[in-house]
Amino acid sequence: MPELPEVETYRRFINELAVGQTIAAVRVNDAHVLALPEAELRAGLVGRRLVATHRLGKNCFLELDNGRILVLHFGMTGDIGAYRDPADAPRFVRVAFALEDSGLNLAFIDPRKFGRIRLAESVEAYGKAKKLGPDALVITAAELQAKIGHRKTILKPLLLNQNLLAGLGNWIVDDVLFQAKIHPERLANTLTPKEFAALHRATQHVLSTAIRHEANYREFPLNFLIHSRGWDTSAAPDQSVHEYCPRHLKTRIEKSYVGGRATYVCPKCQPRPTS
DNA sequence: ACCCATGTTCTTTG
DNA sequence: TCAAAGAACATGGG
Repeated sequence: MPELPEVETYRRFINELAVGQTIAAVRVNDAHVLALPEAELRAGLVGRRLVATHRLGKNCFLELDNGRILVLHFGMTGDIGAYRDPADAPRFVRVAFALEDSGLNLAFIDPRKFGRIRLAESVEAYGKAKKLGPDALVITAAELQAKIGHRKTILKPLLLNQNLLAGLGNWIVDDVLFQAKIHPERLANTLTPKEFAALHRATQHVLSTAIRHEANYREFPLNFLIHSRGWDTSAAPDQSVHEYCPRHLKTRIEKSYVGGRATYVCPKCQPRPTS
């Protein structure tokens, strides 16, 4: 779940639930997700008040009243939750932050434990340390073209590289390329200015649509490629997987691996490069 | 039992 | 130095 729209949705949730509150305690169920010693995290958080939230790419930032930052990265399966009674805690809560005023616990949930929790001196310092590019919702078309337009490598892995622009993940890139009608294996330096404009427009469209639906992909428009990924296993069989292109109803969506990642393409909308 | 997976990072190979 | 490929991480779900 945790690509840019999911993280933005978590951020808004945390903003409502936790900003203004003081952290009374930190519960660590599994220290594996900590990128710093547990004692250090606790010392940095307990008694501090949360004053704001921020986001850069897939990273969520909780600003403390001393200016330091609690950084949450959700890996592949991270999620945010809240509970009052420990008996009602959801599965896979790895770390929970007890909030003094409301008595609620803010939960960092992560079955697969690829997520990480850390402290940083500032959002800027963290972004610099991780060499993160500009946020995918903030980058301009010109910046995007300047960053990748000269590269002679396959497009999709470039768009997934957080050092170039931050926030795009595997399914979003596929949907962006589908909406922009560009094949993921095109070399970046072969894109026309028109295609860069389309790429940028599609990025904004996919991200803002996903955020508007709070990243609930089942609510995404039917012309989104995400419905072809077969995630929706709980739906009725006739609507669980959209096998065909929403624009070419007789053309089957094709699955392959690009840069080692599962990749979905409409062969008609996104013609494979010849060379 | 086996295969797949929304991310990141490191190693190996070319 | 760069880019591509592969592996590793750790685990649940189909």
